[in-house]
Amino acid sequence: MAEPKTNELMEKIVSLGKRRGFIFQSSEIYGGLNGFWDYGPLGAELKRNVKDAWWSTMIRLRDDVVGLEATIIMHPQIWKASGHVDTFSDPMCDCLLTRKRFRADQVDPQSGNAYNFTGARDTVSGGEMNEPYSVLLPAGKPPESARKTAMAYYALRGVTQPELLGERVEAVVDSQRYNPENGSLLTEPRPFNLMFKTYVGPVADEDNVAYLRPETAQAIFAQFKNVADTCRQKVPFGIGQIGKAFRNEVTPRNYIFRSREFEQMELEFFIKPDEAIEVLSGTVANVSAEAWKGEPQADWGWEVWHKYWVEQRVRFYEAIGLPRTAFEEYWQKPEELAHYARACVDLLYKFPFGTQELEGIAARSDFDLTQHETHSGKAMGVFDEELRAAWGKLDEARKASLRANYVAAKTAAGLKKGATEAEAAKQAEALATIFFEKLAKGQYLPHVIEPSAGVDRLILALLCHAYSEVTTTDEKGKSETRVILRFHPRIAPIKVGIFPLLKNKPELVKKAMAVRDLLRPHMAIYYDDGGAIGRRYARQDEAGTPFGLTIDFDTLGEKPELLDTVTLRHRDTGAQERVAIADLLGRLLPLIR
RNA sequence: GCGGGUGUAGCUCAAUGGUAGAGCGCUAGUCUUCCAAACUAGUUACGAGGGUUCGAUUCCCUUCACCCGCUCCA
Repeated sequence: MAEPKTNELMEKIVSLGKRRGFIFQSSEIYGGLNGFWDYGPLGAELKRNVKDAWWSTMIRLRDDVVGLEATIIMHPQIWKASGHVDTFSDPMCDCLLTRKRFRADQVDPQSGNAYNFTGARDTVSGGEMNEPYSVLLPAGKPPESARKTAMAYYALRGVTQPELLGERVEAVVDSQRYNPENGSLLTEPRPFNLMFKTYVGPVADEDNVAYLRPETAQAIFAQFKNVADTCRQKVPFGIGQIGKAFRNEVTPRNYIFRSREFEQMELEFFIKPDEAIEVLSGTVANVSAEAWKGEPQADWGWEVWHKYWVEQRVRFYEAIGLPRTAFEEYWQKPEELAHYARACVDLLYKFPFGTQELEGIAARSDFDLTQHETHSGKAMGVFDEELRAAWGKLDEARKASLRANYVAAKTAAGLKKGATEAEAAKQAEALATIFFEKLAKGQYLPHVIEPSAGVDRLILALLCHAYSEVTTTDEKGKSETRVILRFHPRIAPIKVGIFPLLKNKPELVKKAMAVRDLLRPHMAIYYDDGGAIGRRYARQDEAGTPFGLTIDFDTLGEKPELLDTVTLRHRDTGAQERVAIADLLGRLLPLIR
């Protein structure tokens, strides 16, 4: 439930965002454009700092990750291979029972008796659920099976022992509203053309349709071989990218949280398949050993790597001022996982409007590289000399057991997708043959761990987290509320405000400008000589500037022992200290980097 | 996409069928020796389009944007 208070907070943040030039509505003078936002001067600095922090942490400070900057428009085949074209382009309905998705116009028309229910009562708790539901029963089938389906539907939504309410039977002819496989009602058809479409070249016809990328990840997969061949990295290694992505969301909402043009910071970290780890290391490290808290090891399989990256990402957020406690980790349940994922953790931030995803860290297996290998016809695998040698030394029993495990896993996956046991087993055997033939030669498709963060969401989280109000009451009993944005110095848009104590004393102004010129090449500064000093402090507090420097008469030598020192004021405490101008860079730089 | 609400200055709000005020902010000046001081001057608005009307910011319609709830978010 959105309490008025949280809504109020969001309104204050939106208002501050505009007032101080963090975030503006796109095209505001023309009435704005739903789902598009611009960053003003302070927002642009903040965003740049956040991206720089990510780029530095994830790429520059690591030996095992390299960068990429790919185009926004790519070959349309990429989106075929990734599955985006199919799932993103037509009106779709979902089965309310199995969540299976259908193209609305391709559902086989069904006729029979529709059993409509108005809801269900929980015979255990006594609670009632008033969601209508309907099941279509082909002529001649016993009504009991419709009720069974309906009970399953309500059970799925938390009614443990449902008693159906308001049953009403109605004849239906040629309806496309029901799942032909189980009779369950489908959701309303919804447009799924979530990709922005455009045309490459001057002629707008269907032969040159292209899409603005709905995620940055696919570019990394598509360029995987080029990067791997040129960057002198060996698996495990990662490719990181920051860039714009576009989704024609049905409902952009919550300020910049879900917008149609947004920016992602994504890492695709490529690792060896667990089978290769077993061949090379004899065993795959156990997650419960908590090794993932330390430095990467050669015997890490995908589960440890996955945990490792979750931990790394949390540490990143801590380093820019979002404490661990501000997050919830949500481990997606197996049935919630997207088709490509083996596991996925959402890092949720407690926004005023609800606890929502800031970053997803998915274990994508070798799904994407396999897809691109299939669709492009280009080999995406890598070759590992050590792996080939290690395989050669393996005894036959070990090889057989590796294969048996692989077949068992693939069979289980096949069954999950709805294949029959025989089909699944046959497919698994075929896959195993290909996989192990390659493995024996030291070849494999890397698997992937994908930490994928939304920049704009993060900006919003940082704004929410930094926002605070301080109310002071003066001697006259007049109270006043001031806003302070408590940004971590590393990401604060302006690092230091520089103020001559008085504006009408040329010596002070001159000295202040000298300090400004000293610091300016090294950090974002703001020089301000307008109004009283307190006002200038307050203005910088509201902008989130962590430090203020005041040049006063002591700086000029009024007290000789204080010559060439300035007041350093700390935003969060208001505390002041005296620092020599010569020491400023040495003091400030470590705090902002 | 559906339902409800809102839209007046940079921000927060007011008034009005006869074109609008305040507070804060912002700019300039005077002044000011460390936390939004004071004074003076200045600055800026009826989301857009159409209709009714002698006249619309006000009433009506459409549209756009934002907020809330549902929905959606592979």
